[in-house]
Amino acid sequence: MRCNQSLSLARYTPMLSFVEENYLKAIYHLSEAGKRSVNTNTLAEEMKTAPASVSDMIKRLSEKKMVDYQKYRGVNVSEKGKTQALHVIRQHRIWKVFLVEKLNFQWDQLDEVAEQLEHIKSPLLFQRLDEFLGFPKFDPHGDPIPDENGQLTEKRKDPIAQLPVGTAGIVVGVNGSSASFLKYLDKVGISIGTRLQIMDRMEFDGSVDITIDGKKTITISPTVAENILLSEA
Amino acid sequence: MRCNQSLSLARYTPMLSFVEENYLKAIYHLSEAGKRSVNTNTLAEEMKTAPASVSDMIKRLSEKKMVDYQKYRGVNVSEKGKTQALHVIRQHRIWKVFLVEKLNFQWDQLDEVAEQLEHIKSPLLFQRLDEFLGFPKFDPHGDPIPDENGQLTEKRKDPIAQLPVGTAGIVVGVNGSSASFLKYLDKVGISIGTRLQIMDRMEFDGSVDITIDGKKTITISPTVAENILLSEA
DNA sequence: ATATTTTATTAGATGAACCTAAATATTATA
DNA sequence: TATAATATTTAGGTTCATCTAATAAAATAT
Repeated sequence: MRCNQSLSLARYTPMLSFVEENYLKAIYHLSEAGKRSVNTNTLAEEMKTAPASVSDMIKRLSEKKMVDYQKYRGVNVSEKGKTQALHVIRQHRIWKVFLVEKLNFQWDQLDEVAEQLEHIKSPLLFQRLDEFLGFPKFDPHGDPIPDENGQLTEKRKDPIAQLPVGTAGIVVGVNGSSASFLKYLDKVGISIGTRLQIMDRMEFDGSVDITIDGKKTITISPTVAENILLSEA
Repeated sequence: MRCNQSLSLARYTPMLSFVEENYLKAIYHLSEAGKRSVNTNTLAEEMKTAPASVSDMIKRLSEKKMVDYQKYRGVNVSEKGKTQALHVIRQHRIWKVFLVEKLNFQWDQLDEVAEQLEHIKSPLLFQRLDEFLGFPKFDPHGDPIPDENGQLTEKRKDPIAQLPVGTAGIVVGVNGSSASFLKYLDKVGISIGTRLQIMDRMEFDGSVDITIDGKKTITISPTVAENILLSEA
């Protein structure tokens, strides 16, 4: 059994290795969902590998029509590659929901495990898991989960700091994930899904009064306001 | 990133690749938990690979002190290797419980997925998953789940056909897993964990009367009696 | 416009896990 | 006990994903 095949079952159309999947995912992310092309060194840094290795891999992905690539011109995902990338991203985010909602993982423990789980090959598993979790639309970081066809129902998500007074919305994520910040959120009763309304903004320092779930109102610092992401309810 | 490392995190003592883990597991199983040594061709068949490849791999596992090996004399797991094998087996069986109990997998859909999931490296994940599942002691096939230290709390499990009249016990597994057999069990209300008592055995053909959960009594054929495994309550 | 720096690519090697074919041990059979 | 049959190992080669060192292209500065 070749390494390539060790966890996969040659069922998916193109049958990529873990590593190829990870490259595609990285290219997709670094290009901001395919908007611009990614240069070799950036990708090398992201993949924690040498630029030469990246050149190698890009050449192979290009032969498999997974990326659009011209020498010295950077690389981007092709349509095929984008589908693959979104497939992996979907699985990554579904697992994250599972880890947080069912196994009580902290946000900072998620990626290490989800990055392994995302490569499991089993359509059935993901159907069932999705169902088990109630077909979630967002992961615990507030990122949208692509559907089986790779369609993203992207919703705007903005930091509280950038929304006008009066706005109400659902917490769909945070920027960064320092332990102390998460602990703070926990203490004041804010988590993914919490409904907030922006009541007032202090002109002089940008701190904000918010009402949590229509119950209590607290004041948050401008930094906190910058790091909590709301989406329309 | 080397293939070896693609899904692993160099945290476990020896840090084996997927493939090495699979070899150890196969050796452990084929040797019947280390009782006798395994010959190359048997292992090659189990691993669906060429005998030469097996020789290669055994040599490497032997260098890592994971197996006891003498040329031409077959191979067996060492103490270290046994621990590793049991670790993987534990994870395999925990996942199976999850797949059946939480995601409603059929018994015949289990192994394909569990064989991928068993190689995930994350002690935290398995602690939490174990807890989430209520610290199960047996997997859906009735096989015991080793604890974190690789200790097996092996309980006898015997086919109904081989137990005396009067015996009561818990269904801990079945032999084989044909769809129609499983459907039959489902229909009569037998599943893992069901409590059965053997009420009578017909001398002339070996069919057996059993009481299910102390409620209803049915007659099962000798074949069925041969394939349902009971463990003392 | 040319020189220099940065970025990217090719060349050549390596290790893991496999392969086929050939050689050698062991075991079974005549 | 010699020979045949079987099992196992070695030899030599492949692919994937990586590496370092050397070269080529592009971007920037002089």
